[in-house]
Amino acid sequence: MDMALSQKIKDLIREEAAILWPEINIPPFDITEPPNPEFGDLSTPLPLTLSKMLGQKPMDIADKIKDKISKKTIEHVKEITVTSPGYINFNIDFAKLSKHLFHKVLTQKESFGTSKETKGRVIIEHTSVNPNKAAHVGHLRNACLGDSLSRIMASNGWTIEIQNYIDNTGAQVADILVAMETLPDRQGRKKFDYFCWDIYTKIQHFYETDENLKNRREEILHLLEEGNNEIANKALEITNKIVDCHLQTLSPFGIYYNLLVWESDIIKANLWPAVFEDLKAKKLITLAKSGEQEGAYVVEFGIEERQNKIMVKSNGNATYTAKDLAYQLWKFGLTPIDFAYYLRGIQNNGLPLLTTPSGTKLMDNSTPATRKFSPTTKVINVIDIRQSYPQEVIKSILERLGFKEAASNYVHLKYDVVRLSLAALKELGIKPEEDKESYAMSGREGIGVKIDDLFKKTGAKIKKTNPDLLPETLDSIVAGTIRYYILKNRPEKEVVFDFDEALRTDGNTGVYLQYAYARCHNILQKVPNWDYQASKLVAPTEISLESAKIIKLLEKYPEVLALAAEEFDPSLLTDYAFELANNFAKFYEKNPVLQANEETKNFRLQLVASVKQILNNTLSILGIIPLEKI
RNA sequence: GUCCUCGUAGCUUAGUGGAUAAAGCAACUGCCUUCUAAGCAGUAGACCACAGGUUCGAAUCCUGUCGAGGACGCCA
Repeated sequence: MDMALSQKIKDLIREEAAILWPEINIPPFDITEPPNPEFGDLSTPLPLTLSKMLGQKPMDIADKIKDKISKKTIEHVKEITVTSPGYINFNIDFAKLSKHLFHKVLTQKESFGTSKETKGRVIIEHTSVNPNKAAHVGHLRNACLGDSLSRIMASNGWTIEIQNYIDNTGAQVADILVAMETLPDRQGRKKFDYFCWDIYTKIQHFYETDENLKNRREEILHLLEEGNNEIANKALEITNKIVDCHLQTLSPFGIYYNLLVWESDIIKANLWPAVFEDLKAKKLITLAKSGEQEGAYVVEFGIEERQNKIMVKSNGNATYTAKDLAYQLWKFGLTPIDFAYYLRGIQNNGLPLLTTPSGTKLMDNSTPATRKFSPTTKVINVIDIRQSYPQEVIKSILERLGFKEAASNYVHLKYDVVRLSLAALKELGIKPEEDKESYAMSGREGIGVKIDDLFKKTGAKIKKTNPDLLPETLDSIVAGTIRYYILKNRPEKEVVFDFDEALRTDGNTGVYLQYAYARCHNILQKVPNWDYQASKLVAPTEISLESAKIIKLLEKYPEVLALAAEEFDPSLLTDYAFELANNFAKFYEKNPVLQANEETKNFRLQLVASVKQILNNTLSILGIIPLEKI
């Protein structure tokens, strides 16, 4: 496997430095692009770092390293220089590098940059929206992150299974049942999840004044946990309808799943009691005999009583954390129990969606299905940052149970929430109660930008400026614009949603990337007889600054993809995609392709074809559809 | 109260120990008889919240202060 140029340089320097100074450990260092192209194409400040460790002048160290590595041939490096105060710089032989690189990109196509190494199976859980109301942009952030991460992991050699957890037994579902019994049916022509959004909000106000309703909720909650009764069946019907709405909402964004796991099935399968026994046997859980937690089973975490985590309430019911722990153990195959699986349907991506039994309520004839099995080596849960503490609890219990492997491969992909700008709040017709810069969304209070509404709104705006777009193209642009807006933020950063910002279609946006791709396609399409195989691999002697920059970027792609998988961070790819598209736009202005002389034209066609390929690969992983014509 | 995350240009952000702090939006100036102007080029705009410290070198690491958000439920 031949590696990226910067990696090759890095390895060589490390090797030679270790020989030069065996008395020290060479610290980690970076190969970066210098701020000024005069200094070269790649560069490292390692001599500056080593200076203190060795007690020598940085320039002397740099010279010594340079002398050593100059004796070896580094493929595609033309010249090595040293500049003050102690940088080693590398000049790339672009003619040779481009020839090599274009060949690789244009023959490996989609698989360029992906890992050939097989890395086992990873289960990625994302979306997991409570099935009692319409999904909003906060949920969309979760789904986009999870979906793009799945594609990133798949590209890096992982076998993926995407699960969507349906919490269909909690109070939020009981609320809908109470609301349906209490409030007049005003669904009318509203989408079912929108209707539920409204009544869920409404019923909250009734609880404040009506004690009987509260009691009724408790009663229903109990019936839901019990299962096999009229109320539980009604709940299954409702939650299934809402899950369908959610799947429909996310489908235009290209977001799909392999398996739906329903909480009611986790309860029915007695997953928790099995884990409970294990915890008791290993003496990790104790019955609190006195104090505030009397009668509850707790796992001890701190010295104080309040730091203990309750797993089984004093009324005998398992807490959410307990059920979640059991679910996570099951993912790793560490429980003796498994579920029955059914085919819920074929998704718009052509792949089947499986479900545990509760997800079959709407189907006339449920088909039993087999879940493809291979041992799970990694579990990634996309959950917002507010759940960091309970997630740490689960990880810690995995470890204490003796599942060290599982614990270290248990990943909480945390992301901060989406809040609303003042303008967005006003646009929803809600008056702010206090003067703040941003406002939390709340399903209970009915405050939130619903995904379907955002999709429609974005579509209307784009159609206004471009009335002739094909409906399919329009949908792809809308989905791409929204996905990019969501994904470009670093996951741990809070997003303050604003309509003006989300609906933009110029500058650093999804359309910009799709536009760059379309321009590539447009050029190539005007030379119908050209294709890479037939072309001669000759690079011109003079390579423009714009071309050089693009070649460097193309070369970096595999590294970026691998880093995104390592950091679980799709935003690294949005940054990369924008930089590539941006540099292609600059190239486009100054480097005419079709009018150039034969040699240059051929070179530039290869470059354009390569950019098109890498844009295609990056966009696909980000879940944005590349468009040949806009 | 304890703990966690964040604070970079008017706005949204990138940069987490190295060279002149980098983009997009908004503002202003140019560029379509030449591969798609949803584009490009340019001007202006930041002593990186504040105060100390460590270092040859700090937006980046440490301490403190201020500001924003969050976690610490027999909720899910």
